[in-house]
Amino acid sequence: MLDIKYIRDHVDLIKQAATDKHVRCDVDRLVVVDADRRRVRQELDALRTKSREGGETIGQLRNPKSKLRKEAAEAGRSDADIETEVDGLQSELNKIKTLIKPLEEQDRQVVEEFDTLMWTIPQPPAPEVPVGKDDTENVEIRRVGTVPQFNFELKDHVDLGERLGILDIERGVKLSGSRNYTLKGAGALMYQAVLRLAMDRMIDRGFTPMHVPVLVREEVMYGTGYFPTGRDQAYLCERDEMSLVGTAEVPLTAFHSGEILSEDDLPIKMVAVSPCFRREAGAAGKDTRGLYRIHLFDKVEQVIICKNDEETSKQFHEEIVANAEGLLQELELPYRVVNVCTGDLGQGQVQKFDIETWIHATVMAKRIRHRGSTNFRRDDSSCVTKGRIARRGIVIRSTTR
RNA sequence: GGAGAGGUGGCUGAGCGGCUGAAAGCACCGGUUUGCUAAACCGGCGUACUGGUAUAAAGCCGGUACCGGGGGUUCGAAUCCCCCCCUCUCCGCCA
Repeated sequence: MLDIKYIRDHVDLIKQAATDKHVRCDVDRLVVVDADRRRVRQELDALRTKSREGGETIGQLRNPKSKLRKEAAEAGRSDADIETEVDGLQSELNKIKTLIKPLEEQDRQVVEEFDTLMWTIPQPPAPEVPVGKDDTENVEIRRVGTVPQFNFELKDHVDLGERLGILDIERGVKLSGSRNYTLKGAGALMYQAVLRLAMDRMIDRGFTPMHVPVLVREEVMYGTGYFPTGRDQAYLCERDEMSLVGTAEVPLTAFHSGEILSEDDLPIKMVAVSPCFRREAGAAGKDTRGLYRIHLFDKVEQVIICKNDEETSKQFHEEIVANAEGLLQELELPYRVVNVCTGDLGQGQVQKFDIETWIHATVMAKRIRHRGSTNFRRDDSSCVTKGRIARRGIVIRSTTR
């Protein structure tokens, strides 16, 4: 969520961002509601001031030791006279109270609409982000590695995995429905190995390894911007008012929420491997063969909390991309990095680089346009900068020295 | 699931119907003093929203809300009442 002050001052920029990102939001309405909200608040404040001041006067008149009471007595006023004044004041304040009630209700309504609108406002993309309608218009930045050539027809990971007895999709589906699978033997081990390798490399680069909850409270989902928009994509455990996260980014970024950090402690670099749960709602029919768009996978997530400064965060963003690339290079997997265009950028995202990995020759043309993944590593490797300008969901403050 | 304890500012911790946005201490910031550091002393020190004013910024003056959350009583609530949430301890149950 952006700061309303920023939105007020940059209406056109926000509108442009909405257009570019294909986000539907009514900025004009927001501006109106914002004005309403302030107007109502002002009226309310004025009444509350009166009410408070009157109340204080009553308190003092009632108190025989107060200055006001003594002054009244010195002015020759009788106790009964003062009592009458107090009674008058009380009924007057009661009247004010009846005015305050409906205004408070109005305030609630306005604020509710205001908040609803605020959640839809997109974060403007960074200037380097290409404008485009969807993932087909992402811009390739670089290609690394050579795609191997074979003089025979390649089998895909499903054929290979099942033939080797390390992948069993059918039984996964039996247990949990479509988009589920099982790994066994070397498959299960390789899965662990790749995750561990990624963890080790990030730890080498100064990240603190973390283990975090993947079932989190509602407010955490809101705080990280996944709710309300992403609600459809999350598995909800409604009885307990908790949700399964779709990425460790959620608990990691919320880790310091509400805290005041010393700037001396920044940057904070964290890495975690965690299960990721995704309903893939609305994806029916897409990517149905193979381990794509599955409901559960593990992912290694890098999160850096740094100074709230564009230049700094950009620099760390690049570092994260480089780290992810390093891993692919080590695994000798050819890949390309794309600058994700506005239309493919999330509502709260400022800039994102996807790293798309070569899977195998026969599907490359198609796959490379999607988020890449290897057979066993279901990591979409997108690197995102979030929260540049006054991100209000999670408030992490820092002190400056 | 049962029983109890508790949730107040960055922290510790008072307050238990008006003079409390909140004592005191610690921490922090500015200053004085001082071989250096420390100590001592003086001053400052919450957040959000909002009005005014000013600006390159900062700021300054004012208002409102906030003592876990929501509702109620009252002219007036951190303080009284109700509901909820959270944390902790003990017991029970248990993949």
